[in-house]
Amino acid sequence: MKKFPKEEYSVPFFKDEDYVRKLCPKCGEYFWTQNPDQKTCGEATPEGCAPYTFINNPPTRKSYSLREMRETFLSFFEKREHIRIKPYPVVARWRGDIYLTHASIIDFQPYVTEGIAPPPANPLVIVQPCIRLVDIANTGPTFGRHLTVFEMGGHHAFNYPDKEVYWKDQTVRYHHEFITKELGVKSEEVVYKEDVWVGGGNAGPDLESIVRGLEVDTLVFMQFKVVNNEFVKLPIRTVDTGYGIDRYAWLSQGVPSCFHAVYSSLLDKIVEMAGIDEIDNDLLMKVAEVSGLVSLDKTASRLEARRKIAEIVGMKMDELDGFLLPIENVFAVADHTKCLSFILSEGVVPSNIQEGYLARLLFRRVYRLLRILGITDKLYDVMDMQIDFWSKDYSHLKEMRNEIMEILSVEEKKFEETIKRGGGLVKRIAEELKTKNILEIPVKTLTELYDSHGLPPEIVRQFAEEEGLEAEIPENFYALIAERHMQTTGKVEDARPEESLEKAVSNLLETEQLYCQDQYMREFEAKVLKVIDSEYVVLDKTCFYPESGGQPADTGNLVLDGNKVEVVDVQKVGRVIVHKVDGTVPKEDSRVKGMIDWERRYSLMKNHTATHIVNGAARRVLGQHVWQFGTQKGANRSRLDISHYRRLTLKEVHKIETLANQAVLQNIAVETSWMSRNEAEKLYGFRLYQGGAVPGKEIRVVKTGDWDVEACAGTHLKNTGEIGFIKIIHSERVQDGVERLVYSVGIPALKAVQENEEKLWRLSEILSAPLEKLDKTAEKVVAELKEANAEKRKLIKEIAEWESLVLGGRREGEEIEEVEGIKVVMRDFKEVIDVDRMVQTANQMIKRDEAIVTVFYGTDGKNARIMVMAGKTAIEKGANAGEIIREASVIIGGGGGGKVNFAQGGGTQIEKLLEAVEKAEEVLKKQLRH
RNA sequence: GGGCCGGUGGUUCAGUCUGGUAUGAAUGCCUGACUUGCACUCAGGAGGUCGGGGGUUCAAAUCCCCCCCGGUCCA
Repeated sequence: MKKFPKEEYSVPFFKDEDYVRKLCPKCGEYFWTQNPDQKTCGEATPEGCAPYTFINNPPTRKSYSLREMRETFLSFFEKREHIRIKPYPVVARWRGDIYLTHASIIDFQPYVTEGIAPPPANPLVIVQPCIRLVDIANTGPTFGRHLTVFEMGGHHAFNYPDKEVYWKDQTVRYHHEFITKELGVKSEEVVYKEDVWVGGGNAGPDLESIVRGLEVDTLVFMQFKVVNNEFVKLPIRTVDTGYGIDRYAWLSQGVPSCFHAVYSSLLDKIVEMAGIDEIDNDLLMKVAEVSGLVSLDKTASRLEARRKIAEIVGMKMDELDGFLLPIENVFAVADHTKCLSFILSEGVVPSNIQEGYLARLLFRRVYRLLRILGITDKLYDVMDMQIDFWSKDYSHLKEMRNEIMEILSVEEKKFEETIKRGGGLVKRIAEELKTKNILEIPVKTLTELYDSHGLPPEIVRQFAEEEGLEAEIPENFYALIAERHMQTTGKVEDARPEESLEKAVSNLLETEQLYCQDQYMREFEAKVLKVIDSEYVVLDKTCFYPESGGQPADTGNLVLDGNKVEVVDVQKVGRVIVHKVDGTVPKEDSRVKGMIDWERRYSLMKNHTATHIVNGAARRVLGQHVWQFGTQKGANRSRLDISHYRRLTLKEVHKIETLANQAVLQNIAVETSWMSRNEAEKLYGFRLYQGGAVPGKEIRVVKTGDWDVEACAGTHLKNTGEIGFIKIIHSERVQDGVERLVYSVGIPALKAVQENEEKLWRLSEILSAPLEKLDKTAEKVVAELKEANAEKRKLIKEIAEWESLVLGGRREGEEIEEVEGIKVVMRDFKEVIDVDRMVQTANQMIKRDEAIVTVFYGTDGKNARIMVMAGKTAIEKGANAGEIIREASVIIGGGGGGKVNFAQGGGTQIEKLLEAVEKAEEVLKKQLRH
């Protein structure tokens, strides 16, 4: 990564306060300090620049709980003209590029940082719960330097070209004042380390502040946009600070780990549940002091770091491991269950895609940890405690308690199921390996079991050990998994035609959207601004709706001097609407009349409003975790994908349908309005973003009474009553955790009902049963069919047995000859070339007398078939069915094969069948006489 | 969005690579015998559209294509 020059960091504050800039000999980074004798940067890095010196020795005036620290931070900046902003959700629904809020600045990207929308306040201060799953492997072993869920304090200032709020110097001064005056840390103990920050598509220089070994915050001066790996200056310079509120609490308490500081009594309870006896606190603190050495993604692997630490504290590695592992696991449980409660409380349904996968990943990790600790039964207790604990600050958690518990139990069952399946799988694999005398599960099998079957290696090892096999889990196991996924080559995306369009319309003004002003407008007049490739027409205004938000584009006509051109597609390219036409294109600057296919559009409007209603109904029936996952509207039928943790029952579907139709009957007014992003979010919350992230400064809000509110650009009805009738046609599972509802609206809905009825009537006709007895009759018919099937097989067997009895009788087409004491039975089955019949018959004969060879043949007029079966005695005499068939079937122009005792073959040259049979006889006799 | 694994008696699976009898295995079920203290034992029996459709072939559970369903990992 490129570095910024010294000037970017040397703020006047450093000069005023006699700071010196130095280069750390261990990690190679520059840092600023007031202490001229300071050698290293003083951060507890994996490179070992310094240990933590705040453990049992906090540098602050007093000890703060997390809540106290949060409040201290917020009010400090509030007193200095910052407006306090409420935290955003941890699931970043307003963004299309990421799933989770992992920093406070995420709340203001990209609209505020790119100048599209104003910030809710400027400057502002916020404490934002953040989730970072990339640090999941480090959470625990680093004693809380890494957490999957933490609170980030940020004081942010957005500097516009014409309005400067504050920039680097003031930021550092605020920070320094907070840490020294407010918290009481000695000024010379605060080190500022230079770094380059890149994230969320933005970049800038940053200063990290270090106190007694711990990096407590990062002050980022965001001023670039990253385009093709190049830094491009942004018009807006953003002060993006990230104060680790959890780390600050840890620093102030001087306890062994950040988990002690954040969870206090909750952590004790988990320790107690896990039955961990008295923890040697002195040892724990000794280890904590050097825990900065641990970092799983950097050069030092877990084992290496462990060895170093064991050496420092003067212990054997196994001993240290035995001491630390359960504690680390408890740390991770405390962290992950909090994280899980936050994610689930915002309605994320665990699944195998997108943010749902992250929830599942987290759940399974927690569950595995609990398994190792032997307390899976305590899952609900721990989660309950977390919900109670954090509801004091984040009240939405307790409102979702029941749904969270329900989702947990579904997930638990699923995981138990996976493990159970895995147990059987490992057992079978183990048995196979044992027959090959392999007593260790190969690494390849381990990775395969994890990747394809979701079986974590330590669980495989456990199962394998039960089978008396060993399993060595390589240190880089998860890297191997990553490798497996690297091997696949990604498809190259096709060049989109819009790209050339984008260029062509780039200098045009925004098209006036008439369909937004009056959603019922059918005709309009407009000026032709541009014609591209004599196929695309751009007008100054239009009421043709471009495809977006799952609503297809309008179709219709453009008329000029009585000449009609058909509009086949409409797309929005940036801010310009482009009509794709089929026919003679109007000239530029001419005036045209536009007419949309109103019947189609009106159906689409009905379907679109109905989608909002069904979504609201589903949420009411299934719970607050229901979010729109995707949607496609059509004139005849539409579909809505929603997140839900189990398969919908017909009852639930009917409930949703009934509720939706009630909303239709209530004739609810549908209001659309444009409002600023901040105002809309404040009024309606983030539920607005059902259809995903919505761009722009102003957003369009579609409000269906109290039923549903969404940010949506689509065309809607004035009243729900216009829908008439909604019929959910069927539901299917698109993905784990995603259910699809397919429905029709109005007359097509009626048609759907009628179609079903037609099918029922037809069925009733076929079965000649009255409608109300259809189910019973169908059951009976299927049962009878099964019975008949069984009967047929029984009969084939019986016939075979009977036919074998009359061996040597006067059956037509049968010849029996005795060769060398072996009976050769030749039989023409005529048109019955059913293998089953021949096989059964032959089986029966040979069962009775092993000194038999059967040569059965027949033809149905298209194919000829020969089958040979030999009894044991015959085989001993030299009979070989496979050989006979191979020679004979060539004659009839086909092929065949089999084993010594049984073979079959055939061909299409049926006229040569007898010749082939003679050949078979000849070969057989030769074999027997040899 | 992408990758991987799977769908065969009621259940759990073998067989698929290398096409050729589902004489399939275990368990559960039914009948009988033997037992009557804890997966009883023994004998016999019933139970299959091999997920669906198309193709290749004399022949497909097996090979090829499409679809459906389940599981799982990753972004």
